[in-house]
Amino acid sequence: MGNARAKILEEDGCQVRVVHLDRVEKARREMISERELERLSLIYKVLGDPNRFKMVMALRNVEMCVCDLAAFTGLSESAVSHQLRRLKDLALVKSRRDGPIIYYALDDEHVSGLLDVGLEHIRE
Amino acid sequence: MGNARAKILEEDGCQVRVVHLDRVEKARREMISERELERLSLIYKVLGDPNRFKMVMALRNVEMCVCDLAAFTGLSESAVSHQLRRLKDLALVKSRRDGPIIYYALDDEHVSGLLDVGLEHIRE
DNA sequence: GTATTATATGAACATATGTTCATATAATAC
DNA sequence: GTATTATATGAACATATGTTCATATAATAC
Repeated sequence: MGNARAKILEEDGCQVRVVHLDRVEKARREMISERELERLSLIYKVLGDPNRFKMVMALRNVEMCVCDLAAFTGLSESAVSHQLRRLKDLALVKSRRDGPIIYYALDDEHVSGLLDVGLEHIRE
Repeated sequence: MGNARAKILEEDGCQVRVVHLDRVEKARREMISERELERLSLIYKVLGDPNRFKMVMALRNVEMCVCDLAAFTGLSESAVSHQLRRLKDLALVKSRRDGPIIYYALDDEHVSGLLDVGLEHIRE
């Protein structure tokens, strides 16, 4: 690995020093699209808040209304409602109205699958 | 589903209104431990930053040094170094020194597996 | 020893983010 | 129509977070 000499890469008109130009180019070629990158990191970010994550984990097993989730998490109903909106915007969660009550559930089994793999990861 | 009457739950000395006490209790019984919850949501949070996520995705295919990652992401080397530390703290990434250069890679195949499942999720 | 290169790190600062509070909407019961 | 219940939402505010800048560390070459 003695090939670590500095190289110069012209980019956007400014000079960027790169130790391994070949590696950077390989990473560039094999990178996912910008759209995918933003969408997936946004999903991770949304699951990255402990309270939202707890809500989603609860919904793996039971359909729940805002009120239930507030009791379960210890958050106010307003806070839960705000967070549910973020989860719904990313299609992690779906809702259904039954009279005055709105029930939330995971959007599909795909979402619970994603959570399961995360659990497997930390459980080794 | 006409069983949506409000119930009262004594908890921590204060009264909490719960619409479906049974559901909240079921969620409580089936919830993962507090330790697991915090660790997993922290992993999601760390992957939830677009720049960190991009770095990790790059390391799926190539071992790279700080300098390479800086060129790849367009971040400063300092910013990359700060973010690598967070990734390393969570055991998503490991490093190896070769003279003055420190090479970073994913910590194990488990991590790339976790990323792959995320990709599958958004690709349907 | 000094000079250079690669990386790490603490403090400061600007921006992002979550919760609260007040208020709005939407459905039901009367 | 009014009263009540469940949920949603905008603005404000406090806290968290990422990047920059200056500086420190650690290895190599001489």
